[in-house]
Amino acid sequence: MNITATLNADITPAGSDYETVRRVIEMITEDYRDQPSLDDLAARLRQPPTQLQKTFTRWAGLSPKAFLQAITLDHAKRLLRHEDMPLLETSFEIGLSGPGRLHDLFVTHEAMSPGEWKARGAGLTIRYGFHVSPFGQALVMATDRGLAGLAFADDGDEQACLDDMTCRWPNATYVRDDEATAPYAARIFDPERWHPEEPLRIVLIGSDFQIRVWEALLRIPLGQAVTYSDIAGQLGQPTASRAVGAAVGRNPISFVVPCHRALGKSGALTGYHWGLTRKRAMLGWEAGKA
DNA sequence: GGGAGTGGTCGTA
DNA sequence: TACGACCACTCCC
Repeated sequence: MNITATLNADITPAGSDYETVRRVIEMITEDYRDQPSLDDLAARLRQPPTQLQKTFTRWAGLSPKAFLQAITLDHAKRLLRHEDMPLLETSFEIGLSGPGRLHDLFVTHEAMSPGEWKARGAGLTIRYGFHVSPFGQALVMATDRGLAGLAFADDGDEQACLDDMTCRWPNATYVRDDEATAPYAARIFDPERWHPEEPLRIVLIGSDFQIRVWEALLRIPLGQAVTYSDIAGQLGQPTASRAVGAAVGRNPISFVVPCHRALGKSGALTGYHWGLTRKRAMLGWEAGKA
C-alpha cells in the first residue's frame, strides 16, 4: 500500500490546499485587527466561502474564525500562563534519565556523542525523502537509529531546504529514499498514530548546549508554550535566553521537537527558521487537536 | 521603540 | 586558542 497516498487521503490536503491555507493564515495575520470575515477571505482567494471553510476546517480541525482567535496574542499569552502548572520543572522531576516519554508524540530520544557531533556526520548514512504534510513539503531525514531531521519547504524550494539541512552534517552520506522515510511522515502528522507503546525514535545531533535546549522543548505538551527565558532558567542559566533562541533556531527536527511552542516573553511569536506563517500554522493546527 | 547586555556558535587568523 | 560577528531574546529607559 502506498503510505503517502493514504496520508494524502486521510489527513493531508493536496499541496495546493496548504497553499490556500497558508494564504488564509497570512491574510488573517496581516489583518487580524480588522477580524476579516470568511466572505472577505473567500473573495480575495476567489473561492466559494463554503468550500474555503471546508478546506480550512478539514486541515486545521477548526474554522477560520476559531483559527483567527487561536493565533492572536491573547491566546499565545494563555498558552504561556503556567502558574498552576510549572511545566518544565515538573517534567524535570519526572525523569531526565529515562526516555522522553512526556512528549505528546511519545518520543524516545538519544543524543549523538560529542565525538560524533564533532565528526559532522562522518560515517553516518542519512536517508531522506520529501512528503506532503499539513505544513507544505516536509523533508524527512533518518539514520538507522531513528529520525534525525525534519524540515519544511514551499513548492519549488525543496533544493534550498535540502541544502540547509545537509550543510549541518556535511560529512554524512545522503541517500534519497522516499520509501524509507514515508512511514515517519505518515506517523508524525497523524495524531491518531501517536501511541506510547510504539515511541518514535529520534536522534539529536548537536552540541551539548543545543541538545539540552531541544530536550527542554520535548517536555512542552501539546497546547502549551514556554518562553525562551523559561528554558534558559530551567537550564540554570537565566540570562542565556538569547543563546537559547539561537539553539532553538538550529533545531534539526522541526515540529517533532516542538520549537514552535517557544514564544517571546510578551507572547509574540518572534521568529521561525521555516517562516513565521508556518509557526502560526503549527500552533493553529495544534489548537485544533488539543 | 530602541539601545545595551547577554551567552553560545561559527568563521577566521 | 582568540576574537569578532551573528542570533528565533530581554530588560530598561
